[in-house]
Amino acid sequence: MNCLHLYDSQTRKNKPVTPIEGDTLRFYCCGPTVYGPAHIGNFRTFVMQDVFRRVVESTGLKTRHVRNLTDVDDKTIRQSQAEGVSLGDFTTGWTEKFHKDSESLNLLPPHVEPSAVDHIPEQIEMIATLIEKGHAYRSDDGSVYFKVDSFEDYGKLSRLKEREITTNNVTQETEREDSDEYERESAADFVLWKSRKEEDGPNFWESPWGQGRPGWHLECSAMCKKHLGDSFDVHSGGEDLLFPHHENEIAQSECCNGAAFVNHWFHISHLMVDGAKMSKSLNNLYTIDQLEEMGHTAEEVRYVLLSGSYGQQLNFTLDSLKAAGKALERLRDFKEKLGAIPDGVATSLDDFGPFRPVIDALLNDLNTSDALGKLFSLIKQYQKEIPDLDNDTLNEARRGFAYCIFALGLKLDIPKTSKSNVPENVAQMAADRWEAKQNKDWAKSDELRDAIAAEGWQVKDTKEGYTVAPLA
RNA sequence: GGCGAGGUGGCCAAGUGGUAAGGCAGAGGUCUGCAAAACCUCCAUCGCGGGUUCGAUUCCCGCCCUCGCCUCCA
Repeated sequence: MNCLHLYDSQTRKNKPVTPIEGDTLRFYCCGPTVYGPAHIGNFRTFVMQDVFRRVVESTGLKTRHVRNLTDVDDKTIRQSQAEGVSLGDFTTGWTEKFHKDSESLNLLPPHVEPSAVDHIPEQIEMIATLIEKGHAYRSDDGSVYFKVDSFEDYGKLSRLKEREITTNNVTQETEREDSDEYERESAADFVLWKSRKEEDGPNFWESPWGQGRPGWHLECSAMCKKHLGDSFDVHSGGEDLLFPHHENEIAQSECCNGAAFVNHWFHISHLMVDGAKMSKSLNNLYTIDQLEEMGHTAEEVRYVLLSGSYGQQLNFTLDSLKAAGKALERLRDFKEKLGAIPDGVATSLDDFGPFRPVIDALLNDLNTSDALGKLFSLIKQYQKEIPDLDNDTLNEARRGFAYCIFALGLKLDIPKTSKSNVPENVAQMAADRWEAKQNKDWAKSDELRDAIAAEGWQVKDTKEGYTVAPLA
C-alpha cells in the first residue's frame, strides 16, 4: 500500500485517499465552538485529524487543511452576555486558549482557520441561491429554512430518510421551548437564517430577510465553498456530527452549488471516560489544564488518544494516562540510545526504511494502535543490536524512527531536568549523594536518596553518573 | 421504536479461517552495596449456545450484556 486507505462513512467502505484533482489533498474539519475550554474528547477528533494529515503528508502528498471556528451560535452568545463582554472579545479569548492547547498537543495548525462571523456575506449569498432555486423559504418571522423535501438525496449519509421526530424523543416541553421550530413547514426542515431575537443582544446582521444571524449548519457549507471549492476531497468531524450537521451540509451545498460536495467522509468516534459518555453531570469532562494540574503532560494525553483506533469508541481512564507516561518514557529512552535523530517529514515511504511496518499500519485506515505495537516491536529488536550497528544502518534507523514519531505527532523531547528544572536544593542533594556513593558511604547516600524522594524527585544511576527526574 | 458499534488476560487495546500484536500492571532474572532506572524472560484460547468447515476467536443463526446516535454536542 502506498497511499492511505480510509474508511468512508458514506459508502461504508475503505477507500484510497487521493486528490480528486491536482496534487493537493483538500480537507475540511469541523472545528471547535469557542465558548469554553475544549475537553479531551474534542481533542480526540482534532488529534486524529492531525494524524490523518501527517500520514498523508508522509506519503509525499501536499495538503490544504481547513478547520473553522464557530464563533457565533446560541452558546457563544449566551455565555458572552452572561459575562458581560462582547461576543468578539469572548470568542477571541477562547480561541487563544484553543490554540494553546492545540500547540501543547502538537497539532499542526491548519492552513486556513476561517471563522463563521467573518463569513456572513458568503452565507447570505448561499441562502439567496437556495431560495432562488426553490430549496429554501422565508417564514413569517424572518427566519429562513431549508426545505428538506426539495432534496431527494437527503439522508444519504446518515441513512435517515428524515428526522424521526416522535413523541418518544421530543417532549412537549422542549417543543414549546424551541421557538426556532415554530414556523417551519415541516419538522424535518432546518434553519439557515435565524431572525433576530431580543436575547441575541447586539449580535445580529442585516440580510435580505431581515436582521438575524446564520444557522450553524450553514457556516461550514459557506466556509468549505470559499476555501476549498464546491467539491473537495475529505470532510471530517466527530461521529455525532454525522447527523444532522453533515447531512444538512450536504443538502445545502449540493443544492446551492449543483455539484457533489465531498468525496470522502471521515468521522471520529467518541472518547468515553470510565466506560461512559463524557458529560457535565457525570463530572468526567477533562481538559488539558486539569490533567496537567494532576501532573500529566499533553503528550501523554495525545498518546492515550492514539492508543485505540479512531473508528472505535475509546475508553479513557486515569490509569491509561499513567500507562501512556511509561510507554512514552520507553520511547524517549530509545530515542536517546539512538542518538541524534533528524527532524522533518518523510518525502516518500522509502524514507521509513526498517520502520516501514509502522507507517504501513497507519496507511491501513490510520490504525494507530497497530502502529504503536509495530513501533515497540521494532524497538525491542533494535535494543540489542544498536551497539553493533554500523553508521549507515544506524542512520537508517534514526531516520525511520524520526519519521514515525512525526507521523504520530509525538515529540519525545527529553525533559531538561539536568539543571534548569531541578530545584537547587534537590540538585545539591543529588550531587552530594553521588559523592557519598562514590565514597561508599551507604548510610549517607541512602539518607539523601530518601530526602530527594521527599521533595518529589528521584535519582537514576547509570555506570557513568546519574540523572534527576520527577518522581513518577 | 429506528439506525449503528461492541463484548479479547488484572487494566487499556490491535488482529486473523489454521490455535492471539503492543502498552501498563504482575512474576523471575541481569545490573546494583541495597534499591531505583535500564535491559532480558515469562504471563490469555478471544460473552453464552448451536451451525458451516479438515480446522473458528475470526463466517452463519439464536441468546445474554454493554455502549453510542436519532435533540446542542468532537
